[in-house]
Amino acid sequence: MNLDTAINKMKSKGYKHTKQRERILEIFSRQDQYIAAKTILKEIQKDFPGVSFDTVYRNLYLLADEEILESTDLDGEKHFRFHCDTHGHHHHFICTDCGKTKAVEFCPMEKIESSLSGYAIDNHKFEIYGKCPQCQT
Amino acid sequence: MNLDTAINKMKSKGYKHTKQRERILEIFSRQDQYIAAKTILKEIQKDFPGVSFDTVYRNLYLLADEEILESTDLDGEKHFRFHCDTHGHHHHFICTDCGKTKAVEFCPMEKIESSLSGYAIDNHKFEIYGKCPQCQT
DNA sequence: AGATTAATCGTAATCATTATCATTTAAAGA
DNA sequence: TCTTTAAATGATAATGATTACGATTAATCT
Ligand SMILES: [Mn+2]
Ligand SMILES: [Mn+2]
Ligand SMILES: [Zn+2]
Ligand SMILES: [Zn+2]
Repeated sequence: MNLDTAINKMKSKGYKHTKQRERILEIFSRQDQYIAAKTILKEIQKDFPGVSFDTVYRNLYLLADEEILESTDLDGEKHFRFHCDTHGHHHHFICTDCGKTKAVEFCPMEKIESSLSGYAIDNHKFEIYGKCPQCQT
Repeated sequence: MNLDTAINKMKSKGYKHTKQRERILEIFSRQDQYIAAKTILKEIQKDFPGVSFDTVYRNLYLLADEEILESTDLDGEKHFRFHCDTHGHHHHFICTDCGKTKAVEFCPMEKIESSLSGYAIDNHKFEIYGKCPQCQT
């Protein structure tokens, strides 16, 4: 997923193209990390000083619904990142200092499904937290 | 971990025994599920109508620090449960309806450590969400 | 250009959590 | 048992993130 693909996807879904929305997408493109909603808000405010909370939050959730972004909860705050679709289903190491992520190409679900017969599995979360090589003292 | 063990552990650490604290522990004992902080607050208020938010939250975090409770973020709210130490390190299926959990005796970390050389791993989260057998239509 | 309707703005409200400080009380010692 | 004292609590305010909503603006269509 890149910026143009995301913009086209939104257009094809019938959403209007706005400069605020484009700026949000632009921030996420080429960033391989989760970003807190309020961080995005601050960033957008540099270009659009009067931007509404509502605009930012509504768009983040909309973009997540449309699978252009993916989200996770970190420290009680919603974080978002560009949706990973270059490789298959995978998980992430997340650096607790800089926020950068590294893909982990292993999903534990197949190993445990047999132990959950009778349970209807909707989704799962597997995240590894720590310091990336650049953030270690 | 049971109620008496938890109470004794707190006493041995030098913490005072208060009825509020005992009530909190009592709620968690014998519950095999994560409970939201505010749910605990409401429950405590039945016995202690004037209980302070602070008392509840402070105790939950203290008990988690002392590893009498364990915690996780669900829907942007902190949830707590009695610490599982009857079996080894494990993970949980969590029912999104009733909150009950089922232990999953598999930890994916050993499978992926080799792919994260150079990364300092601090902790990890593996949770499976869905409906338990009792909560399916 | 004008109409239509989504999107945004401005602002207030909500919800969970955290902070502060005066008061109370559990626990240890005389 | 009485006194001491430090921990714990209560009352309340503050914070921080998120959500809500009516009025206004602006993107797209004809
Ligand atoms: Mn990825
Ligand atoms: Mn368990
Ligand atoms: Zn997976
Ligand atoms: Zn594990």
